[in-house]
Amino acid sequence: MKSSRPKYMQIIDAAVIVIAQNGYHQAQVSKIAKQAGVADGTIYLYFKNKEDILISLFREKMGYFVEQIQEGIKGKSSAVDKLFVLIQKHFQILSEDPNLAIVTQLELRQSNKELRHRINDVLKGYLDLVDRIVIEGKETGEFRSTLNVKLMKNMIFGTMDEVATTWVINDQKYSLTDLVPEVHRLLTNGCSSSN
Amino acid sequence: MKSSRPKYMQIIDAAVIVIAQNGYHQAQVSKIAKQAGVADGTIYLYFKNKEDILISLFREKMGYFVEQIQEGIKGKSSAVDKLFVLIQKHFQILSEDPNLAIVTQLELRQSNKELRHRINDVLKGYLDLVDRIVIEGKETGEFRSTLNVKLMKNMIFGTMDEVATTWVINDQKYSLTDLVPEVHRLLTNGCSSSN
Amino acid sequence: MKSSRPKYMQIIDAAVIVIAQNGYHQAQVSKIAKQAGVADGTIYLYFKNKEDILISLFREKMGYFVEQIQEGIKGKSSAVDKLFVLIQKHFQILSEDPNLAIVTQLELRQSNKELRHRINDVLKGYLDLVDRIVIEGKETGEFRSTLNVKLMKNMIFGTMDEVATTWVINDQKYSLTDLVPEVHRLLTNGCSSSN
Amino acid sequence: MKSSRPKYMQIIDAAVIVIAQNGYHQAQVSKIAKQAGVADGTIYLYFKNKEDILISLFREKMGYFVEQIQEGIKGKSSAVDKLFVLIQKHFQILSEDPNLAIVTQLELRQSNKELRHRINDVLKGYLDLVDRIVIEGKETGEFRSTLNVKLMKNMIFGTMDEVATTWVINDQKYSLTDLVPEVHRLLTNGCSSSN
DNA sequence: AATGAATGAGGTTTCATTCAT
DNA sequence: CATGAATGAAACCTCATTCAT
Repeated sequence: MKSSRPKYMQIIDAAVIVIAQNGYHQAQVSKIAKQAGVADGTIYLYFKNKEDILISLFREKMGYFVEQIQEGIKGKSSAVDKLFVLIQKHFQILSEDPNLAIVTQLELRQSNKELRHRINDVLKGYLDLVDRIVIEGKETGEFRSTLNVKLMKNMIFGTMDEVATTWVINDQKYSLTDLVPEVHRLLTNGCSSSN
Repeated sequence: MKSSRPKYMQIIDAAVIVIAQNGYHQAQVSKIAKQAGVADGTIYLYFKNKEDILISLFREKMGYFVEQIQEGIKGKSSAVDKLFVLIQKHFQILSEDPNLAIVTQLELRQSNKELRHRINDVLKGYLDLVDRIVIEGKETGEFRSTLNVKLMKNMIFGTMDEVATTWVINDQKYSLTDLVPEVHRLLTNGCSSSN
Repeated sequence: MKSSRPKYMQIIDAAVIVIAQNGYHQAQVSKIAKQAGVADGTIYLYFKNKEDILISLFREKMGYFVEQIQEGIKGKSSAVDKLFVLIQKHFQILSEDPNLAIVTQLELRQSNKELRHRINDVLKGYLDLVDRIVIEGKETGEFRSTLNVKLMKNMIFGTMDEVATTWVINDQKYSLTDLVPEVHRLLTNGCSSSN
Repeated sequence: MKSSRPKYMQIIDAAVIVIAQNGYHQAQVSKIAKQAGVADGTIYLYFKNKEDILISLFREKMGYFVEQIQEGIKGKSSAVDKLFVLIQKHFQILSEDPNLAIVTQLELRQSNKELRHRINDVLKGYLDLVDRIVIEGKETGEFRSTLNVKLMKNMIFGTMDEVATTWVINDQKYSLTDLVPEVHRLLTNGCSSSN
């Protein structure tokens, strides 16, 4: 679908709001259409089916994630600094759109296996960014040479995701971005006191 | 708890198999009943409704998690060793029951908010275990004194969960337990080469 | 079924209570069994099926109606007086057992056509009593000779039934028997002022 | 009220036919939809749920009752004449639609207490009509001044209802409207020969 | 391009009845 | 006689998608 058409983003934004407010299973196509100010049938002029709305939503928003992070790490020379920016941007974007945070951290997880596989494909682009930072860190010697890149990627993403989800579950009532330094420290040095 | 009656566990075990093989949304009560070798109505002699099957399933299995880990860390004197056992047992239990791994890592995540809240209550018991290990580590000086316990808990659980989910998505085709030492090292020392 | 067995009436009485308290559609066999202090299966030693309980209930109680009224009109020589006794006994019996009143006036009406036909058969015995009084009235000249017996029977039964039902719907909060004289007067003389 | 849309009445008319032919408990939504020539789901565009169909059915038809009777008594100056018209119209409407007669006299009585309460609310409008006639009769001196209005209302409605139900049970095989004069005479003068 | 009325498949749960003990 | 665990059929309603206008 061509994102040039104004109603395309209009519908995606409506989907974010409807899902955040009603939950994944109560986000019927008719509700999204109403929120977007279009007829039910119009949805199908821009999206193949309901699943396509969700995947497109995820792709558009995740694209913004990758874009922002790539922009941010451009000026950083060390992998350690780049990791910091990654965490910072990740938490910042979620903080800036409370509805999006609810949708990505909670609601979209309830989608079926099929849809989640498609979402994972979109996530690939993001995880590749993480991958590259980790590999760079090994090459520059900042990270230890025996590091398992895949596991490190799991730890980085798993930790950020769990921290963000906990924050959303607690109604986003504290500052997520304030946690960036400590999360960064934990990822680089772990919990041990000998670091 | 009616776990003393044999059909109770029989139905829960059937649910694990059916959900793992058909997916959460295709796990109809009639399929579970057939797999358990009982009539549809018999399900309702042991469970209030379908949701009750899933919560009970989670509670029974998660109870086994907590039990096994508590047993395992009993003999360990340091928090670092206890953390090792935690990861080991967690991965070991998932490895021992491929179907259960699929159900807990993928399928049960698609349940609605209501059910997920109930599941989170059950998870509390597990997360409290993690909490205690982290706090103990701070007290013994193994972990640094400035450690944010909640974030550390997020990192431990988020990492294990992400590693396990990745393993399930990849069809469990490598050894999850082989990853225990590296995951443990990452959690304690992070990725930095200076540790 | 032999009413000599004590559990027979025990189950019928339980049915009256359960239906009155829970309504016809919430009066499951298991509830009746529990109220009667017997096992579900025991019900089927005394009754062919659930419908049989209800028909038996109606027959037993309606038999008491007929019995009481026959007893009462025995000493009366005029049809007018017999009609008075009929109304009086009818209202009196309903007043004496509030639960039975609820069951016969409201709950048993919800039974299906089949059951209601069977109940009507039982009612025949009662309506024959009414019939005989009306015919007698015509013969003695108390009632006008052009009277349509069937319609008069309809009026007598329809009026008493409607008055009783209204009283039950209003939670039996006024005296039904106090209305006997006026109902009797209405049935004999109508509403007209010229009588 | 969506009665302006043609499918609304189409579905109600289908419900009357299906209930009359199959009985209340065998009148599934799918049968009504088929009879109305629409899809099952279409029903729910016009009615909230199945109960709503039945209440609407009753309201629409009962509205016609009240309308017809009000129209008929408009030209009558005496309460006695108005009562005659009431009976006449009541019996006439039932005679004109044999299916509706079955539904209102037999089938709808089996509905649960909740639904019957809702139906009684609709009946109020009809009974108020009766009320007004009786009161007027007392005021004009046609009816005796000591008349209990509520009981008289019970007698009028109870009698008409019982006569109509008896006629339906006997498969409507005689003329109901032929009975109007005698029913009217019974209600005004009772059975006594001295009137 | 846009509409929105119509479609129709699909599943949880209840409860009268049975029968092995 | 008595038990009560087990059975299994049956139906209301939702909602993604279509297509005539």
